[in-house]
Amino acid sequence: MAQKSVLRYIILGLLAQQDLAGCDIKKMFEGELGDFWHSNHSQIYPELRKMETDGLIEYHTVLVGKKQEKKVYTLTAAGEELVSDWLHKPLNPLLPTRDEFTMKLFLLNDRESPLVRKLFREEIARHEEKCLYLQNRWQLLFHNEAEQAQHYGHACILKHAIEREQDRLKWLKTEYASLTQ
Amino acid sequence: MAQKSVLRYIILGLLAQQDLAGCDIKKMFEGELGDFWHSNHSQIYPELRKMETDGLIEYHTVLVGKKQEKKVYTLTAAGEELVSDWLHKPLNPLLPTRDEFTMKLFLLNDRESPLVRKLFREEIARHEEKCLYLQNRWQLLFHNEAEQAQHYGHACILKHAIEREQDRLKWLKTEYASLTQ
DNA sequence: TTTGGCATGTAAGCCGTTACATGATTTA
DNA sequence: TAAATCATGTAACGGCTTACATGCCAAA
Repeated sequence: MAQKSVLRYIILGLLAQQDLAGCDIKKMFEGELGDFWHSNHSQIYPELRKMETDGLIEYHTVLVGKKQEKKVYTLTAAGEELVSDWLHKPLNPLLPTRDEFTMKLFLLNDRESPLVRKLFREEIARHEEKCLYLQNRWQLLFHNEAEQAQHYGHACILKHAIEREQDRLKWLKTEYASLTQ
Repeated sequence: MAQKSVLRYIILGLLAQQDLAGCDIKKMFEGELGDFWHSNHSQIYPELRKMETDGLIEYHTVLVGKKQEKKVYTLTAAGEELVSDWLHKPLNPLLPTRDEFTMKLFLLNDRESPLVRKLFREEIARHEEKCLYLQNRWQLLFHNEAEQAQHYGHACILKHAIEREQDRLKWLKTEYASLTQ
């Protein structure tokens, strides 16, 4: 119940590209994937266990140093099938945005309130920060076209995220300007 | 833990505008608010109880028919203060999008795959549907300017939601076109 | 040799969904 | 009078976060 375990499919999808240990998955959520999805290690490790119990993945241990072991997981045939099924399945219905700015604006509901102007300034600031951050990542990862072609999906969603931030900023600034005149 | 209870603040914010019973709040989530936030009645009623225990709200019973009672809640001074604090508090950091389309695109990662084209078509379809729905709601609620002025916050976020859908559709169609050429 | 990071794991507790449940009321 | 809706509630359970915890390793 609650929300369907999308995390399971994402881990399977990552493992379909390459074998990974729990900490590798953790690092992906902290790095390249972090703008789009996130999970803590305290959720990742139990999920890996469950998936192994369910026969979707297997692991072999690899030594780090002389004693420390890491478990590197590989998809089984059943796991490959499940992730393929998920990728073929239609997208679920769109969820409500659940955005804090949106809700505050709805609740304030007063064009003249100084709080509304403050809210817009905050929202503009945090999206400008995010926009810059994403643009830096684009420069870092995809400044040459070969990289873009090789990591099509990643390049695509990053480009999209940047455009979304820019569109949002444009709207925010237009609306803010109309407030202060 | 988990997520901070934004629901609590939203209920307080709604009650700051007018007194409401649990089922009224439920109806708001099913109607005008549903595009931006949602909660089930099985979460609303216990939350109202807790808020009453915490002294944030009070209720008086109103008869519906001859026997059935509904509890109409009112903000206390403490409740007013808490919702005001929340509205004054800076916005929380932006969360990862956790969007299914985005994750599938990231995981497929192959420009030539027919699955990617299918994914784009699905995403275009569901956003076109949503866009039309929102435009109809705008027509219904805000076709005259008096309504827009009176419900500034609502009009604002609805207008914004429509623009966001349009921007997203524009991007999706451009990208899809570049895929199929 | 100490400090920070690597790699893995468990426990407590709130959030949110689905399902179960009841009595009253309106409507066809 | 039967069916749908109103109004309120409880129970079970998975998702997700925060915090607690351990042993090993590399670098300063």
